[in-house]
Amino acid sequence: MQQQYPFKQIEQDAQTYWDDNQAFAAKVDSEKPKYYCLSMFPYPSGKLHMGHVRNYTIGDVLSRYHHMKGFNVLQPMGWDAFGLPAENAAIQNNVPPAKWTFDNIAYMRKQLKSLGFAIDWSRELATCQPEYYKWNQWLFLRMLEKGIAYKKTQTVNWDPVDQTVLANEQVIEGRGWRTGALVEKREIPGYYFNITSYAQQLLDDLDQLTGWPERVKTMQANWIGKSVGVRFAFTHDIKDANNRLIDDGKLWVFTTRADTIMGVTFCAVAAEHPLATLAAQNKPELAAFIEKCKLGSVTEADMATMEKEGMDTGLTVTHPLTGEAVPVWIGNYVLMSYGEGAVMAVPAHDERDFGFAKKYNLAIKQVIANADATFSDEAWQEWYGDKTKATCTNSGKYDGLAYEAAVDAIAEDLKAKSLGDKQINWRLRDWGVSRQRYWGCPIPIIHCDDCGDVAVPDDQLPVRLPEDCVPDGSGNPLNKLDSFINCACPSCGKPAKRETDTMDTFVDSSWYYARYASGQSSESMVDAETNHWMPVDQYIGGIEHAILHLLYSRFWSKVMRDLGLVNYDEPFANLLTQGMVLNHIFSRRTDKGGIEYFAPEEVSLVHDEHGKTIGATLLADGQPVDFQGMGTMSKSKRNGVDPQSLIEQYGADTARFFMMFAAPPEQTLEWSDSGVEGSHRFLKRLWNFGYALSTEAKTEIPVKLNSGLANARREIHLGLKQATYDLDRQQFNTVASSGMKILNTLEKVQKEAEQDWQSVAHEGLSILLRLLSPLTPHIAQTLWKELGYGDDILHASWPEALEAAMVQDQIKLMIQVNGKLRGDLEVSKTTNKEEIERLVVTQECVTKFLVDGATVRKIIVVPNKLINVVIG
RNA sequence: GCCGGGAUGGCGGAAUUGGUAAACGCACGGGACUCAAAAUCCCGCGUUGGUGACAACGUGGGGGUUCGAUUCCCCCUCCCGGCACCA
Repeated sequence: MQQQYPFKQIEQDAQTYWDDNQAFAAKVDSEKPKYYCLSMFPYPSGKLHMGHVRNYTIGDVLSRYHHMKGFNVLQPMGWDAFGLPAENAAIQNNVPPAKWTFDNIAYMRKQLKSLGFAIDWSRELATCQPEYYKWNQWLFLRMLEKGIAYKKTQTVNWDPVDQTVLANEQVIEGRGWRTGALVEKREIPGYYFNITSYAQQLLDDLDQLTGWPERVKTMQANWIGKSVGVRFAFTHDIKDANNRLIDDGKLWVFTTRADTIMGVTFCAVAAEHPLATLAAQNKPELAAFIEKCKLGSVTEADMATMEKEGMDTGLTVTHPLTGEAVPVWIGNYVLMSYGEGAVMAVPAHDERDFGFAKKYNLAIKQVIANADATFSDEAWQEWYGDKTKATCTNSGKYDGLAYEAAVDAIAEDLKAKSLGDKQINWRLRDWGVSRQRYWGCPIPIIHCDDCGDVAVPDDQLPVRLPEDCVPDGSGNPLNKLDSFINCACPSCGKPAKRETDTMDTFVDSSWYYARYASGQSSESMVDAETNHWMPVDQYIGGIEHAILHLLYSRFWSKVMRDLGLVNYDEPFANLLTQGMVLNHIFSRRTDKGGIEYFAPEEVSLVHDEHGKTIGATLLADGQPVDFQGMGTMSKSKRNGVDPQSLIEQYGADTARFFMMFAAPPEQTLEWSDSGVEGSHRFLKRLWNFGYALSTEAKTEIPVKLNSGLANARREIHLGLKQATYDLDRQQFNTVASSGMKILNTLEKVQKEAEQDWQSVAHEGLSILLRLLSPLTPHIAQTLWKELGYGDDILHASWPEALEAAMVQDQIKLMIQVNGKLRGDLEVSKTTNKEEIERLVVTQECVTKFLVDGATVRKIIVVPNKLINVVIG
């Protein structure tokens, strides 16, 4: 053994040992409980960043801990390998995306291995491999057969930068989720997955996910957006230029407050609604208003502040229950994309309708009474909102009915007239999966002039993506590749054209976890082994996937289940969303008014005498720089830290330990170079302690230890108990703390060098190494072996905190007087309550308060903790 | 506006069922070693007053329950995340 913590040697040796023994290959074992631990697979962008290191360290800690606890652990890894960055890199460097991607994978795999993760590399996959994406295509065809996948031409979100379609989920505040470009509307044919038909299940099954963070479930529920109400129609005889009735003479609307239907005083339609279009034909001012609405509805800044504006179409429709004529307005607040693109307006009982009616002087008719309040302009919000308190009034036959009864009765009457019924509306839209991109999974369809769109037969799958294309930035290069496009129609044999659209890459990542868990045969998508490992026991990844990836994966699992491929409802039993990695941001205003950023290592902090940071200066010129606080690591702000240089300077164990120690896993982690050094210091001390310990003097712990050693042993076992508790609740920062405390204790004992200390030290170190091995596996494995505790620490059982070591003969009880801490009292553990009460009132810290006639009113004894003497 | 999560020393953060607030680490100050520096080790470190023993205050603010509240209840402020003219 060498002194001075030779981490490079230690880590290389340990990794070689694991490789040689295939230490992490997972095989089905019915004797042990299974634990499928999965971290979200990375996009092979080039090299790992700190977010990856944190993500995979969390997964590795859980995997190794469960391994030692006797679980049969599966921890696989792979690559989310299709996607746009590869195409952009191809354009820049004139390299085919395939080569770029596979080169990146090779480098990043090496990086992952250098971090010592307990990964079963035999299950590695990349989504750009035909053996994998074949099954995207195969399942796509099954979905097509079932009607879950279908083709339609629809107005879509078009990202002008990436030149492709985006799903609704990928549009964030009117901009592309990746490019940030303003999304345009285009009419394009494409394939869709009928995710809305699973909306109810996706909503209901959130209740099964007790191991998911509440906020993720809330976000998904909001996104699915269930809304229960009534869809009904106003009738009319409005005809277009060809004398045809518009929409068969019906203006359909959706409402969640059918109980207020008798209070309708106007209707509002979206600018794109057919009635609006018709009304604008002879009225230029209406046409101009419609144009204004269409323009204004795109950007999110306007959306929030936009005035409710409208214009009368001059048209009227007939109320289905009262028969009254109801004027139709165009309202800029009505969305064509939700419900029917038209709403009934009840100004007395809806905030927006109220504002609109006030502005344009439209009628307001109260139809809801509330026992607690009366209607007035100022106070209406107070009582309008609570439908549970409302009863109908001024509503003819519905008077006196409460909300639910009124809705039922009204829906019934509308149904009788074939003018409406109860309906559920969803915010969730079907998932458009066609992308006009090259580097993705080809959609297995052939277009034939005679037969139309024909599915590629199963025996011709996969439709292979040519891997030698270099995109030039002008759309999808497959469109120019005759060898790909031209083919024979599988149905009639005539020349036909292959579909060139590829699938959304979220399809690839919707089922990779199931493929890892299967035998990965070329004959089937998944096999029986999948059902053994699934569902994933612990899934770990970033919060940014709270909606997109997690919702799509849940949907995909249900489709696979309904096709009889798997037997689980939900793919991820427990979800841990790890926090981001932040670092200091330093900057300066430049002369030209721009901002210049400085890397943290170029800056020196200035402290006052208390150690408080009061400023920062640039090392190069000694002049002050602005400290902008913490932000996510990014190239542009120059505050990134490269994992590779960290590993080279301090080693993987230090990197892993610091990551776990600096913050609990779900919280943001603030990078600190001195914190990294502190972690390194700790591992150095650990190494030195192990190095100094003789391997010969290992003896049994004597029954009777002197008090110093007994206390030390007690602290070690208490630390172990705490660390185990913290691992079980996934709070790893305090696991690291416990490890540090145990080493502190061991070092103290070593200094006193009392009799029997070797046996206590060996027991303590063997506990400490096992406790640390999930966090810092290399040093733990090496010391474990060198000190002769065993060959492989991964196969050592998790240590048990011994009660016998933790009990103490003398207990220190804290003394409170009226709830304030005043002193302490040492007693034997056998002392009973009465004796303690008798003793405590003789203590000086208590008696000094028994003056001026004050007496002891009450004594509260909390066993093993404290005594509170109430004096008054 | 609605939903979810927060606020604890100079900093990151601990405190398991209501029971010693600030564990562990970083930063800072002092000391030892050294020609010197680095490394390492030792001591101190919530605020205020006091030479000191000690006392008062102290977990965003205000109130409450309790022998006892960072923890439970009510009200308020601020911060982070998500959703949103959703009818």
